[in-house]
Amino acid sequence: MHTIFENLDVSGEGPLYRRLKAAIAEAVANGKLERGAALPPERDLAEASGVSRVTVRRAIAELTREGLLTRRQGAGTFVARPVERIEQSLKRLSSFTEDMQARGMKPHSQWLERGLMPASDDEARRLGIAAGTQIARLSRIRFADNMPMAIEHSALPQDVLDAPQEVNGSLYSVLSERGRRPVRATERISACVLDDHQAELLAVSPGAPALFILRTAFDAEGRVVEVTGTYYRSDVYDLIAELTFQSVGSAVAYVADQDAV
Amino acid sequence: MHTIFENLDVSGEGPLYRRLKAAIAEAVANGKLERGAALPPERDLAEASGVSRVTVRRAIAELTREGLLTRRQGAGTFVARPVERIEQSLKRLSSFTEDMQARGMKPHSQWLERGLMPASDDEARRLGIAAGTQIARLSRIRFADNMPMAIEHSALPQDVLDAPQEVNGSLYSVLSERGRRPVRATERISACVLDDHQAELLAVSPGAPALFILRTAFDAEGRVVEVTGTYYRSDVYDLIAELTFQSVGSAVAYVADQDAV
DNA sequence: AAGTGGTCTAGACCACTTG
DNA sequence: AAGTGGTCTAGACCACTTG
Repeated sequence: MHTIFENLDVSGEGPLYRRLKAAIAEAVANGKLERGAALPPERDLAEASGVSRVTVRRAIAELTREGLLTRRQGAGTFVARPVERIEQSLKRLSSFTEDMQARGMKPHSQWLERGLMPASDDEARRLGIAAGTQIARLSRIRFADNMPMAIEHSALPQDVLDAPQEVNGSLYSVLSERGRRPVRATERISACVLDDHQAELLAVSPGAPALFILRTAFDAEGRVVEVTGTYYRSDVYDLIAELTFQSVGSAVAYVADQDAV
Repeated sequence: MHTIFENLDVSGEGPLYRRLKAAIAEAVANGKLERGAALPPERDLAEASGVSRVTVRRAIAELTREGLLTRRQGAGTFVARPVERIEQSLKRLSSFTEDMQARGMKPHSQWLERGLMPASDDEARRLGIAAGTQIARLSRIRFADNMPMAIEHSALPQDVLDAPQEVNGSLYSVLSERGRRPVRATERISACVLDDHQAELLAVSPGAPALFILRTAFDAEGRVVEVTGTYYRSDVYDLIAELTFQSVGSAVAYVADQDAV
């Protein structure tokens, strides 16, 4: 076993599993445990620190969720390597296919659902149509260079897309051909943890965090042409926003800022 | 015990705790368990479903992280109530104080750190100065109507803010007075899970998801005047972005879109 | 005082990889 | 075959609330 973990010191205040978490995190921060290095087996860690294996597992499970460690059944537990993150600008309304190609990565999709079907209550409300109306629904896992990146659920009115089976790669290229490509969109961004099913689809540990983006896209006339909810793996995906102090030509906003900031 | 949970059916494939999770999630989705309703005690659930209490706790712990349930030690486990979420636009560079006041909420801060101190390597790199140079560091918990909303860590060059102790409410109002308010910023947005310490500061369960925003703010001359990392509780905070298909007057970008989308 | 969630143990067996 | 993580149990005791 690695010398750091002989007679591992877990003295201190508070629950044992937290002290163990702190001790392991400390070893990584200190560089005593290098990136990619294997931790001792859980049973050895338990013996060395004098705690039960259940408690060791709890400490490791939480550090794994926090992104510090990775576990592979049968293989071991390792210090996570920092990955090169993908940056997605929040300025331009672009497609996943386009974005990945622009980065020199090869995109592909694994379809979960693709067809015409009745809108759920949520979908109907967001699309501004009656519940039960026929819509095009597209659900897929998005890959870049064979790595699962995101789970995407799209809904479009049937008059915007009446042949969803024709969508293979980029949805927006199909909409462009039909002259129904959206010109603007609003996105609501939140953080969540993936449930068991989602985690499996994205090949990450259950309980891993993700960015959830709910996009509502409009055509030039202001009609909703697409509503898409996407779960992005947060271990590889960052969003980039640019903000300015005042809107151009907005004297009113400027005065308000001066008072309230 | 609630009738749904008498002889709880956890038959099926896969691990017991996942079947139990699915059964509880199903009861909530069906409306058999209403928002705010109490679940039976863990010991009763274990008996009713014929599994051990450890397994019941695992199922409940994961549903709690996913936001479906809330637990209060000594009191019980309850179906989470949907909360009114705060929407934060990603367009305008505004201050927390201003944003909360605009919503009719009362902001205040609890200081974790506030003073002049040597820059860490990370801070120095982000501010574009030499490591160890004296900077102003401001760390605090941000509250709105006495609810903890975010943990904020700011770093500013000393020439921008040489008296950090003077900052009480809005940092930007102090910078405005000194003529050093930033005019634009870039933000990098990611999702993470809160560690034990952060979760305690924000009064949420350990392992809860959060939005992490790293802001770099610039003055009119393009100098970095502020670098701030903020953890926002994701159960109350949403970000709102607006995207457009093409940049105004950018014919080149338009042609590129046509090809690649 | 009684009830409920939180922490912890020792041990068993299963699933997966070859450290 | 041996090693490692994954699931599960029965039971004990602690911390906190009053369901």
